Amino acid sequence: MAALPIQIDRTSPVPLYHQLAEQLTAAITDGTLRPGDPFENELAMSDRLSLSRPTVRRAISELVNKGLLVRRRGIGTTVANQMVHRKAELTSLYDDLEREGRTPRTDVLSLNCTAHDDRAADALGLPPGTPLVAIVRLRYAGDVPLAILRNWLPPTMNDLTQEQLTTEGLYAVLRARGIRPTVARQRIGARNASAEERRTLHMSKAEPLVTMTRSAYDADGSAVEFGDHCYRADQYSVEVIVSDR
Amino acid sequence: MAALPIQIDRTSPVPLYHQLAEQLTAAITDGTLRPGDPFENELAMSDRLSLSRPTVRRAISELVNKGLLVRRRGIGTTVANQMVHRKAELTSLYDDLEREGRTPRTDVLSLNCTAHDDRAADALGLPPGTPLVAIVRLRYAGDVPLAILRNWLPPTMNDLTQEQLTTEGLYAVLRARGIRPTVARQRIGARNASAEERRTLHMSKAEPLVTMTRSAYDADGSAVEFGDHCYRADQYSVEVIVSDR
DNA sequence: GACGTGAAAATGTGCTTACAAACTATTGAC
DNA sequence: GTCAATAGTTTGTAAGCACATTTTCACGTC
Repeated sequence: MAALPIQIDRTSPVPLYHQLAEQLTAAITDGTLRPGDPFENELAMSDRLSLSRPTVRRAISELVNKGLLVRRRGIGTTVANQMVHRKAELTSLYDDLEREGRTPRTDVLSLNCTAHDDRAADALGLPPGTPLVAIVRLRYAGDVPLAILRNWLPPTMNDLTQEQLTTEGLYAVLRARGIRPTVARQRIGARNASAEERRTLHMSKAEPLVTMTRSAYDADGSAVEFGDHCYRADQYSVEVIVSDR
Repeated sequence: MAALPIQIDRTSPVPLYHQLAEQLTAAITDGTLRPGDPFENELAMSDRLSLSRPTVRRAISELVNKGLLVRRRGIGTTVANQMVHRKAELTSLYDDLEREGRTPRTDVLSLNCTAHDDRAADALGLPPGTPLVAIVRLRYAGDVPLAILRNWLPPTMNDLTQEQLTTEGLYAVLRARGIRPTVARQRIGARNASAEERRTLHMSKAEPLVTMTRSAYDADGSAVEFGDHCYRADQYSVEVIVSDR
């Protein structure tokens, strides 16, 4: 039972339960708390930190929902045994690569602010024929071309520049405009590459592509992005963590 | 604002918030409540149903976490606009196909209760060399061979029979034994089929495979299953819904 | 010594209250 | 008529309390 050095700032606009949840998460991901370790019980923690039990409980619940902790009535709360310590997240490949330490790079192959694509318009919930912002990018991991990323955005985003996309990644650009995708439906499959795709990605003849189409939505359910990506299968796979909790 | 006919049974062992959450979920998935519809506010609902506001709030939170509802401070709660009404779930392909109305069928190609596979043992958290239960199945959708499913289970499951697997699907068999996988980590990719796989799946030469490896865990984090599946890419893709909430 | 009972510990559920923050709509002043 | 202040509605956060349920462990009895 570790007495973790938790610091709560009551003047902060960040909710107390979230401050606590973040520090607990850090303690686990940092390795301060290891799988199987017992956890300070709710009453003791609420007493020590001068927080109410519901607040502590809510913080712990966040970690339980993420699969970091396991609660057992009558026993106590312990750090989950497995290293399932990551939930399905809404991130771009850019973020994924940065986390892995490979330096990602992006070439913007084309940027068209009056594109027409009925499948994309449909996915965005717009009438067919609506002029969309179409982006085609080539993503490298180090020096290896990794993926062709085709994305469509609603016409309200028609003032995007190539610089922004090159330096920041699409999701960072969207976030900077206050657009925060919260839900996305992705469909993952495979197919053979076209001749042009093989050329672009420097692929050998036999190698297949992993395909991913994604529709991303805002908190209120309005569509913010439609993407059709294809990855070199020898360089990329998608990790998904599904949970019943 | 609909006054939904909610019925709460206070004598039931099922928590009140969960009873409420289930009935609200049903109202949305049934179509009684439609996307964009406003929701009775928390105070009114707690008053009407003689429940406390935290209880009602907790029920609503369940739906918000599933992406069915959207809460906005000062405005109210509304049914989410999009039909993102399904979260990433822990289901087998068997369930998926049944939902789609295609009749799935399974041939058990082999069942070996003393198999050795170090990758699978590692994924199950067992020492290398441990004898495992190895299952290879061929899954049809209608008359089309769809997938080769290779699965490994801990040695405690060494009394499985072919009948069970043929009629029920692996996850149903596990559930019947009180084993309930709650978290799974899946990795989805693509590769070319081997000559034997092409024969088994009646594939043409050029067509790639979608591959999925899965490690499934119990509530306490102990591994219960490791799977290595491959699907005909022209017949199958994986839908994943990721959420930030 | 073995077994059962009960106390203790821990999480699970539920209620009440209070105040804060965000948004709407009305009202009032200019 | 337009704009700004204000009141009201609704969700967000937080505390405190009570009791239920499950598990473990120690004690006492047979």
